[in-house]
Amino acid sequence: MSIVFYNTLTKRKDEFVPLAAGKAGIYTCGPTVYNYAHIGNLRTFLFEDLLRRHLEYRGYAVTHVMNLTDVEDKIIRTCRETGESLESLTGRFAQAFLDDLDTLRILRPHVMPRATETIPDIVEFIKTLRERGHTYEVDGSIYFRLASFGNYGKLSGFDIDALKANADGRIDSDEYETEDARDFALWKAWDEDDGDVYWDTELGKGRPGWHIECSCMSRKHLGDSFDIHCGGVDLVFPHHENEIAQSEAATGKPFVNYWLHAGHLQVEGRKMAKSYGNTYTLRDLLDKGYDPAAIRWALSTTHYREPSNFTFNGLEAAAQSMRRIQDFRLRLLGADGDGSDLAAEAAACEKAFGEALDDDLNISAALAAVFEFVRETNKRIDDGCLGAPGAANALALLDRLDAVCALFPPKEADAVPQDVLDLLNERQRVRREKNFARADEIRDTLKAMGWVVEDTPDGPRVKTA
RNA sequence: GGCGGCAUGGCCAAAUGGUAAGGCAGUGGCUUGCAAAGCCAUGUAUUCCCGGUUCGAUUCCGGGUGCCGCCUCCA
Repeated sequence: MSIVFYNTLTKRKDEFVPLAAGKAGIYTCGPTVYNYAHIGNLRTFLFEDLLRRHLEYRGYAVTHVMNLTDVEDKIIRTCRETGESLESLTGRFAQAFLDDLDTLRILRPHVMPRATETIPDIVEFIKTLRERGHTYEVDGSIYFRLASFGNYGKLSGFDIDALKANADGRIDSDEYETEDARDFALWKAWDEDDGDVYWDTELGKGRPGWHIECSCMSRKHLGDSFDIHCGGVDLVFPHHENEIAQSEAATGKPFVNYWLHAGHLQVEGRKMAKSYGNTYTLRDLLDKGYDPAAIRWALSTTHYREPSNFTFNGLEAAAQSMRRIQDFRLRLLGADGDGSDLAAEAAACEKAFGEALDDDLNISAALAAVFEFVRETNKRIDDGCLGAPGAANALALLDRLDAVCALFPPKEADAVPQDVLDLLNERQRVRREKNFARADEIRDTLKAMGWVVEDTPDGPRVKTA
């Protein structure tokens, strides 16, 4: 069974054939670290996490590179306004970003290079472009001359001449000293507003442009050509288009074989916008008391290319779905019947799950396979024909699938405090005495303490609410 | 204005040229002292509208409507 991905470059699903057998190089555009990531950003990073995990599940040795943009116009402006140093500001938000990844169980990329740590490589890269005649300089800034690159627009499908016509009408010529409005900066000369943010290099005193860092870091860690490049759909143009131009102009080789782009997230049916006040960060949701696992579920169970609508109603539904799986794990732990070891059923579920993800990461179909397995297995538990071997196989299956989608976290056995245990014992005693009024009273008390009681044939079970 | 994406039952969301998975919510039942959890059953789904191709379209083509994205630095 082969893996297929929808490739923005070819506009169809392509079978995934890596450059090196058994290996996969992935570059994903990372955050600009000057504030907290919002849930739209995180949706994209969750898709990329699923991509990486699934390739690893299929046995590929994945190298996942994600850059951190830590020098850029908005960062510099923020520093100027607040007086905080660039290192301090970007250091804080880079750490916050890593925390967010951990909270959502997004695997940390293998390499997370920062633009400011890559300056020498960027300088060399620009020098190469200059030697090959793709650049020109105006007032100390160095620009990429688009007209020198023949194949521009193949990713976004934009017609270069139409772009020019568009740009000429839209761009204030005072703002750009370029020969052509479509050209973009590789190196930006220092000016007063930059304060102490600059590097003195062979290219002059200044700082790198945005697009160049991705071309440079991907090349540094993955080579001139690599397998997969991801980002939000808004990066297709101009960012990724410009990366292609720079990289292929510099190396003369194909840059990337598979381009995967995530659709945008809406919130409550509207686009996310500061003016709507709906650009939530992960912290915002955690502050409202939502479970990180449910947030992951809500943000990652719509197919990555589709626009996704984040709603609080949907977040509650996600939490319920998650609870169903977790309750299933609890039931498995208590299964003590006898019967099938579930080997065949588990294998069928895993096969369907994997094949769904092979098809351009169809997470919905993959989850459907899991829920079918849950229902069938619950039936066996009800019928008393599931024993320890079957339960162990089912739990092992969930663990294997959790390694791929991180949606079925192992349910940690709740540490039940002694006072809760005491109340439970008392409740069992009064139940035997048919004092149900008192038993229900205790149940209410426990609920107020945050514990839900479920009576099973094997006695009561408590779980946190 | 140019280019592109999307439109499936109350909500979320798959799939397919042959009449539509799954989850959440609701309703009825089994079970339970009562619950909870679970299981079973249940939703006329004209698959946005109008045409076309076809024996047959939700799926292909054309038009329309609505929402969304990109058109120089926004995941």
